[in-house]
Amino acid sequence: MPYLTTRDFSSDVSATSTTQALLAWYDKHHRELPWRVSPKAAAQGKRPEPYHIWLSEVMLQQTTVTAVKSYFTKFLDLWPRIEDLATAPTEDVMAAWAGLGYYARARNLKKCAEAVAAHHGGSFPDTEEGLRSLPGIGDYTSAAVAAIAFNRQAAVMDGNVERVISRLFAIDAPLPGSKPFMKQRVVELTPVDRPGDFAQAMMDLGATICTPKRPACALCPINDRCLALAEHDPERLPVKAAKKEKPVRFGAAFVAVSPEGEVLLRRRIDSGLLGGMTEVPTTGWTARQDGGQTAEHAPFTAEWESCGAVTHVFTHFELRLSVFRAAVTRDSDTGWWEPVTNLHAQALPTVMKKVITQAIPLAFRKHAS
DNA sequence: AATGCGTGGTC
DNA sequence: TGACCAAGCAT
Repeated sequence: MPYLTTRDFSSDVSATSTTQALLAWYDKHHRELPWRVSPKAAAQGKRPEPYHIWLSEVMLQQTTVTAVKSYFTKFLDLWPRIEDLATAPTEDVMAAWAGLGYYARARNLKKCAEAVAAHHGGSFPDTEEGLRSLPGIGDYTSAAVAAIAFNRQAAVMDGNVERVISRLFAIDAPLPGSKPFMKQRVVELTPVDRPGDFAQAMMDLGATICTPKRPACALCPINDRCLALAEHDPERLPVKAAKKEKPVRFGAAFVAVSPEGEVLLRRRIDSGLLGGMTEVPTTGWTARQDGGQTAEHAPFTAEWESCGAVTHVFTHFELRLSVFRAAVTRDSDTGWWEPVTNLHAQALPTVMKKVITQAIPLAFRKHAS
């Protein structure tokens, strides 16, 4: 591995022994990911596609690698270049994103693609500041894209890095207040030489070794300098503020089926919860089960038949929906009628797929007829 | 600064 | 099995 031995750290004040230990570990133990260029190929001059790095980073915001992989592949199949994404119908992008969650990301993804195509000639800005000004790109993503795609010396801090740093330096102060202090530690560790590999090394370490529960400290390349390990309890860090209790909200959802085998759908407004996504008609979602969750409150009169309930847990509340179904002639103007066989191609969030499955058990069967 | 914003995997 | 939590952003 000559690319390791020919590198000259002596002139790099940022390349502490901790940094070098992490990079050496990354060279051996890095994860293979669809959007990633291996450190060996990177050392030979191969650069990752900024479009791929950006797309993967947005998908990975608060989302696991496992969940992202198939979506990343699907998006590249549908829209191989950022210009393709910029000119794609927004509904198509929302439909492709359905199931991944945090749907503002999909709306901003589309806006960002349009901005890059319109104002940057189809090329991403190659600095942290330039990237930071784009929709859906914040502190983390701007630093990650700058470092990984453009080899800029940007200090990347995500949940993984917070965990690694808080343990390495035994930082007892709770998040998010301790974030600026931790960020400064990352700045000091980030090398001029391989900032992108260093960021990915920190995140891989956090994902595979320095895990939230039962960290594999025996395998850690920097266990000899970890202050939390020296104190014999790395798992207690980082300290986070206590979470608030999740309230319960109640509502009713109405699955209307036409004689032609279509379901009545409508589009949610662009802002707020599930913004811009597709749904079946529902009542409002209220804190109390107060009689407003019955068929009397359906958007129109029909022979509504109860088909049980669906519970879905969102980030900040738990939703319990009573589900109703009725055979209805196509006379409603509250939305559009979609063939059951085409529901899989709609921008239906998971909670709505649950509702429709409750009312029509085989709705999402492969090759439904 | 605190809150709103999804989902599925893990133990 | 329910609580935790995963490569955060916008406001």
